[in-house]
Amino acid sequence: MLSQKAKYALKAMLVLARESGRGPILIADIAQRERMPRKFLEVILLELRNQGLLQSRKGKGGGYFLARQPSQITMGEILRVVEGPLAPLPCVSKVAYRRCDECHDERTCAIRMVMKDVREATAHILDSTTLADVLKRADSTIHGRGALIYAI
Amino acid sequence: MLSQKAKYALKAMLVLARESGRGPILIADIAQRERMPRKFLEVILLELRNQGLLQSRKGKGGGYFLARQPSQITMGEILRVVEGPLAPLPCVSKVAYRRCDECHDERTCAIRMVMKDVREATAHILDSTTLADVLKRADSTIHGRGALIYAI
DNA sequence: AATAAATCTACTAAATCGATGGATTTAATA
DNA sequence: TATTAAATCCATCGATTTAGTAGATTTATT
Repeated sequence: MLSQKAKYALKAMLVLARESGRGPILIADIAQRERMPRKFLEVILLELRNQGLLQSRKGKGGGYFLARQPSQITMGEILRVVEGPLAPLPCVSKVAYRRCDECHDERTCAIRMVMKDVREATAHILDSTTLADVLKRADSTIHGRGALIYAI
Repeated sequence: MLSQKAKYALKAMLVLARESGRGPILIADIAQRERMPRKFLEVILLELRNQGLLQSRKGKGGGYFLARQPSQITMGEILRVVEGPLAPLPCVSKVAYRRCDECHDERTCAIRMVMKDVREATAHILDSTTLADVLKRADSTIHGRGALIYAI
């Protein structure tokens, strides 16, 4: 299960994607719109910024904005920043490979083979789905005249 | 990432699958063969038993054995027992569905849609891979004359 | 100078993870 | 029936992670 932090991160990034191009957005605004604790959101946004997904400006008129176009930022990138590797085992991670502690022979580890398939499948989805894709998908399923919210 | 508990569980189930049909296996044997803490393994096996994946016999000559054929027990079942739902969000879980706390409209939640795809993909793999499949796969990749171990 | 924003530092409560120790129950066998 | 060997039950524990919070500081604008 995704952590609360991950959910907040995804929601916040979607807000910033929707407002993309319209200048910096305040932490406080995002927090209020998506009903997240402001202080916690600060921590998350800072992390996303330090990993190069966001940019920020301090002082009056400041705030946060995407470091790239919504079509150039993927779900996979975001989740890796806040949740670590997508892989279910370190030994099948491409980005953060690490040998499993007491693995005798990686080539014949049966569990590894299954988990490699799992990693491949999820990474394929998450790394090929951009913020822009998600926005489009959300908009195209609007029904009735309700407000537009990226609710989890 | 899988928890240590999940890794132990998978390893233990594979040992029991390989010995399937040859009577009860001792906790202590499994623990030694796969180098896991005996007491911790007790807890795990008990849980797998209570969820119907294992059976046990007490007293002399007792031990643990699979409740079904290795071809009738899937990775998905095992992981659900020790790790909970496979789904990354409660609202996309089939086995353990739960509404997301502050979800305004599940039908238009963009994040949900992506995570539903992820769940589908991983569940498809894990629920269609049985212990028998894993054993076969491991055996078919043996190279040289090394010992056979389900190392993680 | 005043104000408004992010940023840094430091802390905390609660839950989860990864175990361990010891008593008890159950069953086989000598 | 006594002994032995096994799972089972119960209780606890230290470390880490999760999900925050408080308050001071830095940076930029007006």
